[in-house]
Amino acid sequence: MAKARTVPACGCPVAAFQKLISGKYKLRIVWDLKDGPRRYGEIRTGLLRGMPGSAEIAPRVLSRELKALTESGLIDRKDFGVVPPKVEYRLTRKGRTFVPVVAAIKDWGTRHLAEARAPEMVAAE
Amino acid sequence: MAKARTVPACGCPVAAFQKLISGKYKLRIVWDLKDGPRRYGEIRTGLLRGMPGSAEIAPRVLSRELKALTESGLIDRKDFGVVPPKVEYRLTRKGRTFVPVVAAIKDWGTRHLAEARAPEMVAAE
DNA sequence: CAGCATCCTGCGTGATACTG
DNA sequence: CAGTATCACGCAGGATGCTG
Repeated sequence: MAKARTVPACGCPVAAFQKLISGKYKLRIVWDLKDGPRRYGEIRTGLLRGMPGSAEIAPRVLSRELKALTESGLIDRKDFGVVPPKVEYRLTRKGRTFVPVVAAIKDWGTRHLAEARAPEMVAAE
Repeated sequence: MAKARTVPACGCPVAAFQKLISGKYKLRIVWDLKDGPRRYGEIRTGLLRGMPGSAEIAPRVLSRELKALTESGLIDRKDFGVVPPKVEYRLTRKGRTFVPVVAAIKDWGTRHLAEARAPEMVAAE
């Protein structure tokens, strides 16, 4: 079984949460998916938005996070089994309950540590 | 300059949040401090509670997380400058605004991924 | 298009010992 | 008591190339 690195396997919900979203993109993936299903490439492109210049996402990394989220039961993977390949990811019911939490996080972040962002953007998004 | 490992330095509030709480104990420290100031040793002991058996917290680790939280402006360090040493940590105003977010996280965790916890405990805490 | 296989590296974390 | 110093390790994450 997967031994948690960042967080102990105690009963603490906070620790469990941290384990669940450990990783660079998990929270943002969930957030991207809140508006509906998205394909692998769309998620990838979406995550690129807002990243510094020449940054690229290693497919291995994104793939792993998606798989982890799937195994956590937050998202669902639908493989259309066609060529060229088409795969859609979308939030499960559990995943949807998670959205408000992410919203709270996002909201707090926007209010308290968005020094790098222009005020107008804060209001907009 | 400290290049973020776990999270990119983009304007995304979610990413900023992740960077802020990256680390094993940060969220739990904030949560522990919500009820008032605590000393170094008290935090340490409190975090031990709920951890698997023989686990110990390396002082270096705890020290680093506390320093990081201090530099993030979430907590405040008060050194009494006495012997034997006495240091108290407590939430700043900003840190206090963060508590509801942690509460939301904790609440969600309790509801959706607390399979390891007894139902009574869920209701209690 | 949506990944998997492989190699590599940096940082978070742990353990132990020491100090003001 | 509240840390710092030092050493060591494992895993997340990046880069590149290949495949069904």
